[in-house]
Amino acid sequence: MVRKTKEDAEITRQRIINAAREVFLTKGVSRTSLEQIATHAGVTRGAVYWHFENKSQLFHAMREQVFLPLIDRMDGALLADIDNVDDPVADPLKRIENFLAGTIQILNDDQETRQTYEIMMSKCEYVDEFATVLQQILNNCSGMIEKLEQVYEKAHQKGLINPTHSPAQLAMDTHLFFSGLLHMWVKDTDGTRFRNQAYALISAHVNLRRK
Amino acid sequence: MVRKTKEDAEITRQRIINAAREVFLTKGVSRTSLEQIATHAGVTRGAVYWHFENKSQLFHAMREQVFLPLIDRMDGALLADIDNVDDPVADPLKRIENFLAGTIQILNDDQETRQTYEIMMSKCEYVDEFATVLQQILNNCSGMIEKLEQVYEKAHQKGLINPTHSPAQLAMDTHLFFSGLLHMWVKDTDGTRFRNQAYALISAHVNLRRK
DNA sequence: TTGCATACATACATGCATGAATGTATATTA
DNA sequence: TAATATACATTCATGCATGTATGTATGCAA
Repeated sequence: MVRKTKEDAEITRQRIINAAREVFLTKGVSRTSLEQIATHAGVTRGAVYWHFENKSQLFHAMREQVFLPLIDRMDGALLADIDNVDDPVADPLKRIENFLAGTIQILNDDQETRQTYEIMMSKCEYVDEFATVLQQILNNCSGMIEKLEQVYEKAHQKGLINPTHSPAQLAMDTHLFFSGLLHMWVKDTDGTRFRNQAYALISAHVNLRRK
Repeated sequence: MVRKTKEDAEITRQRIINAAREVFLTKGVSRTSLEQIATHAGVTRGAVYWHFENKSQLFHAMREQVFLPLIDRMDGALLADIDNVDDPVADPLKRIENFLAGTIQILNDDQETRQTYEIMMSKCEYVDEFATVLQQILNNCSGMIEKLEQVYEKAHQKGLINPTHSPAQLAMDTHLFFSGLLHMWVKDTDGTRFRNQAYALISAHVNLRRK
């Protein structure tokens, strides 16, 4: 087996990413050798080094494949058509609830997303070449908080929430709630503590804000 | 330098734990060699292997030193004297707020606790010998949720909160909020996003529950 | 004060993991 | 169809990290 077409090479690249994800998940990122990834992908280390500079570049590729779509989705789910009078989701609070529940739904349905989250939350050490990821995560959080704040502002204008609480505080509270939920959801691999009641928790959290 | 008294040996042991914590923090647990820890502690690997079986046992010792006192504190802060009529903290909601704020205070004041949290949250991979820690964390969470629920039950009895929300749901929501806050607080090393407003967030979160 | 246990330091053998260098066969392109 | 770039496989040199084994000097107990 030797030189392939561009399409074949792309398939190989994807197989390597998939293999990396699975080995990362079971052995942890730093205990995973490129040899193990290569073997699991049915290639040799030569192929891995052809497609990726080193393990950290491979990690970043794996991560972006899952996170870029998720970040894109956030904008649409939270802000799209929010100022439109024909807004299909007229209730801003319902919009937030749908966004949070939808994210959990994705984790439920998509194994790649679920595995990648688990790797990033408990099978990776954010030092040296991986330290930048922490900053990206923080920036992403800031973006989510801002968008939540805009939606809460809408809810405020519509008189749906108690005016004693500022949209900024509600946004932070929701973000922290969801951040905690994601961490616990991912850690709760047998699903008996958090995964089984995630939707109810989201609903309760949002409804706690209603007047 | 050779054989010491028992007291000297205990000091050495503690120095090794302290050295481990600092090297773990900067290099990550798996990239830290026992040689690096030993050097940083001013001893050789021989001393490390004398006091600890291997790196994971050293890690567990470091972790327990910080977490056992914190878990102990939780009982006192949340439940002690809660059924006492002369309860010094008559307001259950205030008790929860004090407990959460107190934990943040400890992170603020105690470098060892802060560093250990940071290691556990973003400089450690929970696989193989470290996987058991995840279960311990989950169990600890369950304990905290139960205790929060008892306090919310008290608040419910005293008519302080909206009866449409169950103590169990409020407890979960608070736990997820605080779990998220801890994660963000620890990651926000420059303190511009979460650390600077942690107390205000806690206060807002708790007061959101008041009737 | 003899003997054993303790608290380390030193030395050694082994086993990966990495990165680069090189080999090779085939697409692709001119 | 010849030349070159591509997509890998193979090989090699090097460098830790680990665990264990052994050395050693001293505290302590009988």
